[in-house]
Formats: sequence, structure tokens, C-alpha cells
Amino acid sequence: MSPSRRTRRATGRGHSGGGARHGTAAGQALTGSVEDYVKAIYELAGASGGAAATTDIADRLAIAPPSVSGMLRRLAALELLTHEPYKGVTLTAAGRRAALRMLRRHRVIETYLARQLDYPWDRVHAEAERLEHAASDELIDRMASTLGEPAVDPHGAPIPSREGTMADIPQRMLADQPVGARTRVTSVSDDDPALLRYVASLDIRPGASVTVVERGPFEGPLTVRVSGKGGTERQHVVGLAVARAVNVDAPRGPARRGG
Amino acid sequence: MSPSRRTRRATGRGHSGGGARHGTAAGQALTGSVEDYVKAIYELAGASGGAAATTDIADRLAIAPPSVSGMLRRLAALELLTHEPYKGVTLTAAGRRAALRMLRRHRVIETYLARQLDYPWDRVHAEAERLEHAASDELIDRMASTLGEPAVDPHGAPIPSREGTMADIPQRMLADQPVGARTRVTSVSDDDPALLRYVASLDIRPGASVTVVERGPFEGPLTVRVSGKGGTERQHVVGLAVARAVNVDAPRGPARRGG
DNA sequence: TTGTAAAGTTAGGCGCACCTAAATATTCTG
DNA sequence: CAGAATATTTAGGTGCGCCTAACTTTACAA
Repeated sequence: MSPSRRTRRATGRGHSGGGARHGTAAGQALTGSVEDYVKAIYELAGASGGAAATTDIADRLAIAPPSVSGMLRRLAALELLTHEPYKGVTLTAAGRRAALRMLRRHRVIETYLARQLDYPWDRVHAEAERLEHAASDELIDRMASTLGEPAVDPHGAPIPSREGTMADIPQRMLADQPVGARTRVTSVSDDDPALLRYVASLDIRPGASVTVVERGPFEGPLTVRVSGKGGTERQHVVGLAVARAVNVDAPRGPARRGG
Repeated sequence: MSPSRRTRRATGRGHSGGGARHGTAAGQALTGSVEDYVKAIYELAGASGGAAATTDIADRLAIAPPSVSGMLRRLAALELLTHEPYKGVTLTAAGRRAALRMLRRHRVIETYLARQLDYPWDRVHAEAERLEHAASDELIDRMASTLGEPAVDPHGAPIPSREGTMADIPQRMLADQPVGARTRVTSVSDDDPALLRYVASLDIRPGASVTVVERGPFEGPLTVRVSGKGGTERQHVVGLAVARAVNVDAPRGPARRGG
């Protein structure tokens, strides 16, 4: 068994340690870390191509700011973003492409887990967070195809297409809606399972109608009326954290009429 | 946004760098590397608890022998194996448990990909090789449950149970069968996609009947008669690499009668 | 039994991705 | 506009998991 060994190793990895784990077909092979950074920056800066701050990235990835500083230098060298020291970073076209690819992976996986494997709403995120780095493009596409190319994930977030385009659904936080506005829930932020479970227990899900009935003073809690799919109508008082996690579409005409 | 950061980071990762990526519920949290080593050693040493050689491990993982030496020391510290320097390594009970867990993950994923996502036979292995490290135990169990707790993977290898036990199907290589023996294919080694495609093209799959008709001299090629499921009967000359990748169960009575 | 080939180990390095502590730049506030 | 608070970067360090080169142990054969 001796000659085969040298041969195989000589063919594969070349020289020094560390490095990328697996190929991804699109462009270079990115590590899981790089993928996480790019996705986080995209989510912070938005599709508009704005800048993201070091501290915000650090916060989102639960990493110390100096570590982020160092990594940003490497991401800039990879031409995934431009870095103006002390100012912030902006994704390049390649960076946005990489980010949208990860967003697609994440959301396709979430949708697949929920629909095909009966995963509960609040657990798909954590599972997808790990699988999105390990799945091949083929697997993602097979999942999407099995699901009939879904347009949104279980939390209502739009799924980027295979080609890397995403519907730009205008999002506004429930927290910003005026009293009396009748809105439709488009999506719910998915990164806190406990909050997600709580929101679901209030029947606040994509598609539900929510009307702001009252608003406490000094950024206080909101009283909202929720019309679920089954015609149910309930009223709740929710804190700002909840109101900020819920995104709604355009107001659907003033709800109040007689008062 | 400043106070939340310190808090979150202080809660999570503690101090120094590197380390495990994600928890696995069973025992400690093992890195992907550790999982690969343990699985490889199990496959080399067999369920019988034999010893594995450094070079063989290195060969199987496509890693240089000194790297393996170093890692074995760490695996020994984790009490997953015992290491007699210059002799070889033997998995402990914990090591065998960890290996069987990985084997289950790998084979459940392979089966799921093939049955639910129409993955071709020869591509499930590579995909599973990456997913097995990222999937949670919950996901594996949901997959297995969806499939009706399958007993074997697409290549015929037995799937360890949730509790970590595996049917010990006696395996013998087709290459070792005597001329005239009529055997049933139990499994086909899955790590070489090209070989797998070739074997499939000969209708040699788990369940097929194979009779050794002739055997070339000096470890030469074998002539085999293959009876597929559809009652087809074909004859092929296969090389030793193929004959060694195909495992068969007990001979099913002598096939020849008048000869 | 002794000499050599093969297998295995030690020694010394490297890149990645993280860390803390300390310096520096920017932004707010009085 | 000075000083404080905050954001960011530099400096120096760690463990992991790999590498090559060189050495040691073991196994086999003359």
C-alpha cells in the first residue's frame, strides 16, 4: 500500500497547512468563516450596497472587534469588499453575489426542513446555519426543485434565485407603523428561537393582518390586533423587541372607520 | 448597541482561539477532524476492535503520516482510543460509539439523498461526507424516521441504530469466492464514484446474484455471471479492483449441476 | 545476526481564525 | 474647540490541523 499513498497526497493538497475545506463551484472556494462574514455584512448593509461597521459585524457574529478587523483585511484581499479604515466596509459585486448565494442556501434549507421534515418554525434557523456551509450547490438546487422553487422561506423572507437575484420586498418594522394602520405581516426575524415561539403563539405569522391599536409613550409597548388566517381576532400588548422583529408590507387602507 | 455585545460574547466563547465548531449532544463536542479519524479507524480495524496502523489511517484520510501521529496523541487524550507507540491504535468503547454514530449519520444521509432527492448512486457519498459533520442528531433522526428507519444504505451497508448497534453482516469479497459459487451481493464499496458507476452498469447492485464462472491465473480478472432483478442474465469479465469492491453474502448453494 | 527497508515518531513551521491589551482615530458633548 | 466617550486598529499571543525533514524503531531477509 505504499506507493499509492504518496501519489494520492501529491495529487491533492499541495503544500502548507490550513485553508479551504471544500469547493463550491462558484468562483473560488470560500471557507465557512468567509461565508458568514459576507452574509452578515450583506444583512447589515442591505441590498442597497451601504456600508457596514466593524462593531456591528462583530456583534452579529459574536466575535471580538479586533478579529473582525483582521478578517476584513483578508476579505478585501479576496476582493469581496472594499475597506476604508475607520470608515466601514462595502461589498463588491462579487461579495454581494457570494452573500446572495448564502442567503439562498440558508433559506432553501430552512424551507426544506420545515416542509419536508416537519421541523418546527423556531429550529430551522440553527440547523440551516450549519448546513448552509456543507451543502453542495447540487443539493440546494435539488431541494428547491423538490419544493417547487419556493419564493419565500418559512419566516417570510424572500429566497434569492439560482441566478442570484432577489425580490426586493420593501420591509418596514411593525414598530414603526402608525396607530390605526392595518398591515400584513411579510416576515419575522428568525434568529431568536424563543422570540419566534412567542410571536407564533400570538398568531403573528407571514400573511396575518396586524393593526396597531395603541402605542405606549417613550418607546413603550404596542397594543396590536391580530387577525389570523382562520378569521380569529385577538389583541395583544407586545414589547419593542417583538415589534422590531416583525416586518410588515404596505398599510392596507385605514382600518378604523367609526373612530 | 454597545452593552449587548460584551454581554453576548462574554456568555458564549470563553477565552482562547480555535476549538470545536458545534455541539453534538452525545458526550463532548467533537470537531469534524476528530470525527473523520474515528470513523476511519473503525472502518480499518473493524467492529472486532482490532488495531489500525498509522500509515493506513494517513492513506485513508489523504493526510501525511506525521500529522496522523500528532492527532492520535490528541485522540488518546480524549480517551477515544489507546495508542501503543510504534504498534498501532485501538478504539475505546467511547471511540467505537463515536464511530458508529458517524457511520449512522453518513448512511442515513446517503439513503435520504438517494430516496428523497433522487441523488444518483455515485454522488451520495461525497455529499454525505460533508453533511455528516454539520447535521444535528435531530435532523438525522428525522431523516431516518421519514425513511421508515432503513436498515441499509443505497450501497447495501448496514445502518447503525439510534442506540449505536449495528447488524454484523458477515462480508466477504467477491474476489475471494471460489469458482462456481452462486452468491448474493450485499454491498458495494462507495468511495470511488467512477467504480460505482461501472459496477452499476454491470447490474451488480445489492440483491443481485453473482456466480463466479472463471478466474484468471495470478490474481487475474474474474468472469462472473450476473442475474439482475428483472431476470436478466449477463456475463462479464471484471478486474480485481471491482471484485474487491463487491461484497457478497453466504454462497447460496452450488449453481452448477451438470458440470 | 546484522543490515536495510518500511513504518512511525519527533522537531520545527505555517496559515487560519480567534483572543486580550494597548494605541489611535473619530465622533459626540459641554 | 477641548475633552470624553466610542469605534477601530495594531501588537502580540493561542490552539488546531496540517506540512516537510530528519531521526528512531521495527520487521524482514540474507
